[in-house]
Amino acid sequence: MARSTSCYEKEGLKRGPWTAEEDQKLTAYIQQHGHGSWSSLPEKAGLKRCGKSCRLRWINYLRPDIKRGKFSLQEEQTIIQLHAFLGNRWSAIAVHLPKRTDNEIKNHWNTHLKKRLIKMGIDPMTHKPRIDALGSFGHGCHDANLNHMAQWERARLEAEARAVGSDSSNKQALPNLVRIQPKIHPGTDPLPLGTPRPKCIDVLKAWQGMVTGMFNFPNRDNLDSPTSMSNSSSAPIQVPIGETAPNHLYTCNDLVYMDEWKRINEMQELEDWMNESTSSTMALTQEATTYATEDAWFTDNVAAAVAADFREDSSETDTLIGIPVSFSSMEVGASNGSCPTADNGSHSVWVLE
DNA sequence: AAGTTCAACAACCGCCGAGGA
DNA sequence: ATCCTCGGCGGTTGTTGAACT
Repeated sequence: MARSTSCYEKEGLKRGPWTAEEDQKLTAYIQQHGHGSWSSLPEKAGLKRCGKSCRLRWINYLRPDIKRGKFSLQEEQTIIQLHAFLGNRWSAIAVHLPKRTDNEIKNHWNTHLKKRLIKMGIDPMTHKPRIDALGSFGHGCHDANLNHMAQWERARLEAEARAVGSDSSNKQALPNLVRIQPKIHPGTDPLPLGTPRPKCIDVLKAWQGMVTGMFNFPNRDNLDSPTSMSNSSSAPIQVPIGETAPNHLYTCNDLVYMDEWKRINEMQELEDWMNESTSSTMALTQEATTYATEDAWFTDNVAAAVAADFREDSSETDTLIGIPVSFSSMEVGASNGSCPTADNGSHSVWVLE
């Protein structure tokens, strides 16, 4: 069967850059009538464009509620952190960056952020230091934890995105919100409904802290804190966490039960997370030089190292990586001293108040 | 001043899932 | 159950302007 003609290929339709007159026509029509059916809009609006082209132009450029111009430090940080969890799910990432479009974020990632990470020796897809650049790093057990936590957190973020995407009022404001295709496999859920669940934000922070611990910057040697992140396989891993951390026990079994997150759609939790995340980032910005905690110290020193790295050949002032933000203390350790796996569930991640 | 290279970003393309006929 | 249309997504390409030689 012959391939159906792309809407862009239909005869008589214009392609390429939009003119000011076309923009004006499209804007005027949508403001007066709403976009309705995109496929029929061009004819009604007097445009010789295909509906897809109109939709894209409106969503990515003409819509009044979008912010254009340079990405802020915080926005870039958010993109990098969310990309570590969500991968190239630009629409899902865009949900967490108000007034930015998925296309803009994608472009910014491809032209700026990806290159910065590569330059730092960090694989932009895995967000781990590249072996070829920095040598091997970490320990297998840490990697295992990292992966599980990442999976868990990813599932949560997807659930959040679904929740936001299903909210009709938001969808109206941001028509390109999200199309999440859950990678969650159906199966039995060993946790009965109503089982208390650790607050997800703390897992995110733990995950962020672990990622931080994995960065091994070339000038790190002379920056070691008196209580630095451990590089010994037997010692607990210091992982930062927020002051509001509940006294919960996390086990690998928890991390495996990702299906549970199919139930997590509460908007309140999303709001809490966003608020907490934002305030943590702000706290870092404001307090990094005080060294009130070892995490503040670490964050500041890493940030300085990274900034110095970028300054070598860039005058930009907004360079950064997705270094986690300020927290108080938390410990992660192997309860039996062995390298834990998701299967034996022998490993615990515990939070100390 | 002209030609070339590079970076940034707008736009296109193809695929997929949802929903209706 | 199948086909078709539509909207939406992520990957890729094309265009433009700045920087460099």
